[in-house]
Amino acid sequence: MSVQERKERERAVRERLIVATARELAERQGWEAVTTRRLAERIEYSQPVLYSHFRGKREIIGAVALEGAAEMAAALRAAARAADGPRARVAALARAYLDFAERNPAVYDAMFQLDGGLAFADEETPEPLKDAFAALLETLGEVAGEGVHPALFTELFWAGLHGLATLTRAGRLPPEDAERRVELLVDRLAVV
Amino acid sequence: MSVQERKERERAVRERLIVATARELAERQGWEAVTTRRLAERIEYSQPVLYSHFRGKREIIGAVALEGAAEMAAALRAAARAADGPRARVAALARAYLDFAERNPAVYDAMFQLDGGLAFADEETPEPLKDAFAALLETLGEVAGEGVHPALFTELFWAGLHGLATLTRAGRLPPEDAERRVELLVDRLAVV
DNA sequence: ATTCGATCCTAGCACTGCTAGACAATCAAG
DNA sequence: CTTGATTGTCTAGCAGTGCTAGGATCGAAT
Repeated sequence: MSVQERKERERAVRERLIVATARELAERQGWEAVTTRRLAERIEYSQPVLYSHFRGKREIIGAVALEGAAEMAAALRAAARAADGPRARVAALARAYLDFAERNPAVYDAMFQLDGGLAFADEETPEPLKDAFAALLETLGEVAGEGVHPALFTELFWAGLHGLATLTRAGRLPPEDAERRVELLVDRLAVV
Repeated sequence: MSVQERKERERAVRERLIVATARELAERQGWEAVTTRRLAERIEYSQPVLYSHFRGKREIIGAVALEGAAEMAAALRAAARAADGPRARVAALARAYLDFAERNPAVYDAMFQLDGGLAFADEETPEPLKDAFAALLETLGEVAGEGVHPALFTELFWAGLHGLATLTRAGRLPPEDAERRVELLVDRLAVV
């Protein structure tokens, strides 16, 4: 049995290597540079090996997205924990979200911009994605206001953050006012 | 001179045909189906003809984006005009925006999601894009609230709309609550 | 040592955006 | 009217993409 176990372990290691390499390459040179050939070369295996781990490029993107979702959830919870009071928590959460998007643009794209073949707002939504939403909900539910469904409020707040993140990074919004926009978002949306 | 004029006219007609065909194809089968070969076949010319009008596929996307921006600006103004009072105008504007995004997903993608090689938030931003933002500003400026820069407020509101539009269409938000989210967005952000 | 099955790679398919060079139609000059 | 040059357009092809069939190779079990 030990032989088979070792093989499975090695396969798992290689799979993580693929995901990590794809992420690094995407973060350095953008997703358009992540081709199956380049990726195969980096991990020092041939192309078909990739397809023994993933159905295709989409699934690799999806794997990066899941990894990112877990990290984002952790970052959001850490930021919320470090702040005192509802209003400060929400502001910290918002900044942490936008910070994550700015520091990990490729991962953020994998999560929300590209097609990673993942289900959303659905029963089949993978756990890390549901958990990332839950991390938002934990803090934002406190400030939804009277008679407003916490989940609905969270969705709206999230949409605001997502819009700010994508439009800013795409050069659609002047970056210098980013902080003022966050302040306004929190002030208006959150009921404290 | 007349001969040259006729030729220029014909060229202009063909250019509009290219853009219209690209848009239609994208709207019907998605942008990934818009290949230079297919596009060339549809307009009944060879591929290189496309490159005598546009530098490449990006520029074709950009042309569709500009066309869409002009239409969106008109739709936003029409919606705002038809409503009475600041609050109703803002709500109508928001619905018109989301409606445009939903009815013209490919065009919306060309404008904000894909790389059409267009400048933004910049001096070189093409007129139709600046005008679409202006259309938002006209209505939203009224409800920015005391001491809040109208342009900054418009950017935030726009980000909210953009987030709702993209997350909903990507299946990240349950579509059935769309209207309630718009209501909440308007109620919270707009100061009436 | 030999079989046999899992593992991996070479080679190739059909497609992409884009372009060089050949060709034909059109025009101005003699 | 015939040239010659200039447009305009097309055929053919390049380098790259995601993905896969089929054969070679290696290691484990007999």
